[in-house]
Amino acid sequence: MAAANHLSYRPNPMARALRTRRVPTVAIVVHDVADPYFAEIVRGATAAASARGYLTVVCSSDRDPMTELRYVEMLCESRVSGVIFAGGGLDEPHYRRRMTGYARSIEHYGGAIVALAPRSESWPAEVADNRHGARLATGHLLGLGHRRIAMISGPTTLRTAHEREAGYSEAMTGAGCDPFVIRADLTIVGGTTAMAQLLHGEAPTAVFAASDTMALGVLSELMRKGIDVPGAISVVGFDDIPGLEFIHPRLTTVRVPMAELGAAGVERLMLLLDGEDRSSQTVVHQVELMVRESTAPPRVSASPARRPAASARIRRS
Amino acid sequence: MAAANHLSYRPNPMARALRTRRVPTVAIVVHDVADPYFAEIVRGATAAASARGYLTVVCSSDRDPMTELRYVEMLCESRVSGVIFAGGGLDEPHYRRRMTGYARSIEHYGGAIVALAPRSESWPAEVADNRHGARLATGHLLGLGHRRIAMISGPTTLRTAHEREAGYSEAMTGAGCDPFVIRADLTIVGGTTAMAQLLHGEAPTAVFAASDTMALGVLSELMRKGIDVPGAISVVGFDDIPGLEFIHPRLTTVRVPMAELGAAGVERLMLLLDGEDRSSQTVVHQVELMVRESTAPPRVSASPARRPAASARIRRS
DNA sequence: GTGAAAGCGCTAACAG
DNA sequence: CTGTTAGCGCTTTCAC
Repeated sequence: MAAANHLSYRPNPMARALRTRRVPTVAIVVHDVADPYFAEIVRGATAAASARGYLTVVCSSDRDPMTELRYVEMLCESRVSGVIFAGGGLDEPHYRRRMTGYARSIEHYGGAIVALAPRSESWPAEVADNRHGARLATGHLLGLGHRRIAMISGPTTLRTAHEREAGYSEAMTGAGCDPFVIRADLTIVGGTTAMAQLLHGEAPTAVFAASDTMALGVLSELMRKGIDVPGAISVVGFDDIPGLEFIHPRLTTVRVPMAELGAAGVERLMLLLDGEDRSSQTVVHQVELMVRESTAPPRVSASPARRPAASARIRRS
Repeated sequence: MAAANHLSYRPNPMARALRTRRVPTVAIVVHDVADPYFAEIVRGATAAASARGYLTVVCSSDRDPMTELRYVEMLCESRVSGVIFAGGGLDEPHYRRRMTGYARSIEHYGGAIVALAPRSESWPAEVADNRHGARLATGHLLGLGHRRIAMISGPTTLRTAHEREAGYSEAMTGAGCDPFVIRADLTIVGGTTAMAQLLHGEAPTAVFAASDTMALGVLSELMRKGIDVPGAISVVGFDDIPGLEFIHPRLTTVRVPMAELGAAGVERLMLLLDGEDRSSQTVVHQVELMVRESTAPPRVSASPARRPAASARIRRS
């Protein structure tokens, strides 16, 4: 021992990996590392992993399911200890078949899997309370007196989008309003085009975007058209990505603890690897409404007939 | 072979790694994955690496040199094929000593190192033409008629900041103007506080920020104070991070090919590993001025005495 | 309890 | 040029 210490001996991780059939590496697969939402999750995950002596491999599919599948195949072959899926999966037969195949093989060699978004595969998961968050956001708008609230949701194939839509619809119908949902991909451009589309018809007095990234696009489009936010239209986002305090108007949104989610994913993986957690249970992380400057009561002229009722509701609370 | 094919045999990467003393993994160490600049580089690098069958480990030091050093130690021990340093290093004895020690040990086991920013260590590098970019940005402002142009630079310990400062100073003195530099860390908050500081004295008519991230902070502070951009003050950034088209006013900046830099870093690593490149040469990637909406000629009232000279210069060119 | 030995799956070196 | 073998450095098992 003295000699080992003296020579500053370090076990060779490759030999150890060969023997134990497991490398001290976790992988995290995201839709796009350059999206602040995923970047933040990655930050949390890498920090937690390194604290445990694990390295983190990042795989950015750039929203292409085939790329994602190729990555997962590589991960399988290199026998990483665990893989964390930060984004949702596809509800598409071919994708699901291949994915469950890989998952089986990962499980087979003793690796673990954790999801950070609701997925059709029944994997252990650490997710944000999307439904409640959407209810909070919509409720906030409703409470302000809005009734024509449109939602810009994500692709139908994404369960996260489903959940957020469900929360929105619940709140809307609960208040006697008609839900109105249009869909876009979860990018800035998705947000701008969706907003442009919304503006073509009878414009809503408030817009709820399923992600901050899209809300940024919405804000940009509104700014470009010279429409005042929140004067003419209120906007709410989701996620609370970093840097939001610095854009104008400061975006009202629902805070998702992204870095915490990443870290929790790693912790969960460790538990799974130690065999201390054999459940495929989903643990839900709390979200919080962050009211900032992009929301205000609707203009009186916007829906004259309904104003009195709305005011009454506000006064009562 | 037929049998191997039939059984869909795959070589075991761990056994191979043990034997070849090298894992098919490259590492990229960044100051902050959640900073769009680094996120974009990571995107480029992971894509290029996966195309070659390599996985990419991401290490985010969160701007803490100690964390970075710890990561590099882990990387050494796990014998990754190569490590890419995306950000600059510290010019500090302790840091440099440890870093060169790790570098030596990486070289010793046959790994390669590439830098994506100018560093005091003489490693092979793929860098953007920072000096020229800064000259371009400053020249653009000068050409518009500005003379009181302040620069918000990065920490003195960062060579990238040095180079951008040098380009700025060159352009300024070349035009007979006095350079005026203040420093901040390369974050949004750094930008806001630096701008606030600038506003306390005799405000410049234009501000050149050493990074878009800081420029975002500058814009935010100006917006908050109700100062019109570019009407009262022009702002130029550096990097051209994604999403800039969607903030208002659209930021004039210098485009750095970030994803390309990341990919080039990986390619270079591969060359180094194949022994086809033993040079520690720096290859410079071209940058491009992106003129958008955050720059305009200075207000006539801003510097009345100097106006004629400035106009003369413009007319002449 | 301590100590020796087998073998993880590959590659490189060497013999035929 | 093809076929065989030693050994990378660890962990686990088994004998003492």
